[in-house]
Amino acid sequence: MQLDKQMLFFKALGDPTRMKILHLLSSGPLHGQAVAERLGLTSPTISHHLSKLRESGAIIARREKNTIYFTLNDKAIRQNVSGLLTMLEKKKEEKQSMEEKEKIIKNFFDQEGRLKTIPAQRKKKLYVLAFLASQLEIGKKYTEKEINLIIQRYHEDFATIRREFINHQFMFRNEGIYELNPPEMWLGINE
Amino acid sequence: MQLDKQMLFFKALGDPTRMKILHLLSSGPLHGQAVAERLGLTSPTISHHLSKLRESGAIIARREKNTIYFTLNDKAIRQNVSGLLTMLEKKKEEKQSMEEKEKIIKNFFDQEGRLKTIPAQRKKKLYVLAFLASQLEIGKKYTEKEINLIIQRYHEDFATIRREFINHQFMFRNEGIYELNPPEMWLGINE
DNA sequence: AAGGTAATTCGATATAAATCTAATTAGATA
DNA sequence: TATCTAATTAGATTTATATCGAATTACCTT
Repeated sequence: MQLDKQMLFFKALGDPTRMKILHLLSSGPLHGQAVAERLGLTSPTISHHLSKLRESGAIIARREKNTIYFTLNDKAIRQNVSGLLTMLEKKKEEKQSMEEKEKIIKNFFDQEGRLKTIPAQRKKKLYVLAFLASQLEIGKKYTEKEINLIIQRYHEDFATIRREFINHQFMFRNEGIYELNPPEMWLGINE
Repeated sequence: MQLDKQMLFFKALGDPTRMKILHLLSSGPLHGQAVAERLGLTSPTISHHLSKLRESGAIIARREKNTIYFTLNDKAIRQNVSGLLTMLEKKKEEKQSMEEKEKIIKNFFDQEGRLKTIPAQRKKKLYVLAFLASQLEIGKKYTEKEINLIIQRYHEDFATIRREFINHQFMFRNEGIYELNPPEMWLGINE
């Protein structure tokens, strides 16, 4: 279950040392040693924490010469917290819209199962995106090329659709790797 | 220290069992036994987790007969996450964009203070939305009709603007009731 | 007051995590 | 190549925490 991913993000923040690190990084990028000095801890310890933060997506590493600078990953942080809020939103109605949804899907795909056009209307677009996203595997990591190939099975304009996946939180991207968000995070599902 | 409180909140969320509990509670209040059954854990274990969640502020307990019902504490959750975003915000630029922002606002509103058109460009649109959102009252709960009426003072297409408020996290909606998000959550402010 | 049900506390155990020192690896440069 | 520096890994220790069964408490109902 990919609820795990969210959990790991919050677990990463749930430690005093790591919280201090994030706070330090909010003033700008720092490398491991600098963090270690400022917090009065050894560099293996900091290395340990930084790698947890990196795994969780909260920070990004960038190599320069042989020093590695760490930066807050604002986008991922915002994505995680807003994902939490979405997830906790009460999910009622849900069924009322099922038939409507199926009808829309049916209208926008042709007999070969290809997407005729990308819907302009927000709600319709979200339904179509949800359908396409559900063709991907939960928990699997995709390169951009792999994503493009899969999308191309349904529509030529893979770049737009790939971007929409990110915009509407069907997927997230980290260091060039794409992964499906849990359906609770998909926008448009409970609106 | 305030940072500690935040940390404890995230630590509370950083556990798979507790995350599942929150997820369960998102469909409505439950008592301890019910949670225990659904998760296949004993009631002492659940009691332990519930008390951590309660200490962190994520949930609220309400006694009824001799059963205690637990409910998500939406307000506190939102407060914590937006507090995180605030804390992590870089305190730079901030002023540099002020004039630009004012110029955009000025261009899109006419002499009567009505919005001429909804900007198509993302950044401009976000500035305009931020201005409109700032006409609403913090903490006040609005029905959809009330929101529509207020927006109509500025532009005829209230439906689009109301939707944009949600899309860009200026507001959130819960059971048909709209409320302003804290400005730290508004998208486009630091982009 | 007696009995019942839900919640909590206690004590024990096992797993996970933070931190250190020492050793190793990875890159850059002289 | 030799060497410097930064980062990571390994191994060990200590502390924290998730979980259970058993005992206890809290409150309700009869």
